Amino acid sequence: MLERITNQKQIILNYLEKNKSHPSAEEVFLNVKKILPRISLATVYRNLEQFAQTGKILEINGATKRFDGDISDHQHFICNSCGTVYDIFCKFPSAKNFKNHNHKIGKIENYQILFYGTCKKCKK
Amino acid sequence: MLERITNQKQIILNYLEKNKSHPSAEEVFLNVKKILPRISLATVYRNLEQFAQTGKILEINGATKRFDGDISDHQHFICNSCGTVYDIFCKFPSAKNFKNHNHKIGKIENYQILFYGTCKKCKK
DNA sequence: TATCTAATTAGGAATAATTACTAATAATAA
DNA sequence: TTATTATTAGTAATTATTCCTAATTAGATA
Repeated sequence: MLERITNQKQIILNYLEKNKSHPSAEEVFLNVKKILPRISLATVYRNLEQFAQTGKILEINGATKRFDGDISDHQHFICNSCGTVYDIFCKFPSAKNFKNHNHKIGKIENYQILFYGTCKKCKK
Repeated sequence: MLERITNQKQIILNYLEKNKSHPSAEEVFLNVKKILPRISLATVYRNLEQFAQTGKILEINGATKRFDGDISDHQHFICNSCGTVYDIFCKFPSAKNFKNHNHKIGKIENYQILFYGTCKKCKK
């Protein structure tokens, strides 16, 4: 399916490119509404998803919370296709420097690395 | 407030420690229910949050989706207190090795590092 | 061991976040 | 222009999470 350029898309994308506040979908909606008063929230959600999938924007956080009883030092791989979360036990040397680092923004108390891709099960 | 040990807490924690599937709250609820048929979903949510805050378990993903129109190479710092998302432009040398790495689980197409802490505004 | 008290619980209502549906609209190809 | 079909507005439905309240119970104390 060919992708069409609409006014709504252009204004949403333009808002995100100019705005550095990492807005939620609701916040994008409220702000874009100032320019396009009749835009629908569903349109915002649909386009944000499309933009994220085509690499035009980044998606931070999101999805359902998941929990892990294993608190040892490891990271996670999330399959874009089936959503399964896998453990990654590889060590990342520079990662240790992250913890307790005093960044100008604040002290880093914790961090997690989320890897995305398609798992081998889904590749088949 | 002193923290009390309840049957519900023990069984939830025990389930998470034995289970490597990174379950959602709903999944924890359904499985713990097999042992405690009368447990409430709210109890599961409440305890999962408490466990995560006291470092007994890890919380993966979650929270409202946020979007960033800046797709340049950078990471994010999320304030545990006010939820604000900040950009972190520091370079992490080993990070470059992540992308396109063929892990046994699948090919890493993308990754993001989420840093958590309290931002300086909230520290005051 | 009985009693007290505050943390915790079950159950359900309420809210927040996201997705699905449908008829109308509009972008682009012919 | 016209035809085709992606996209949209508006809203309903669904999913995820939090809030509320009376009843229960863990653990401290008598």
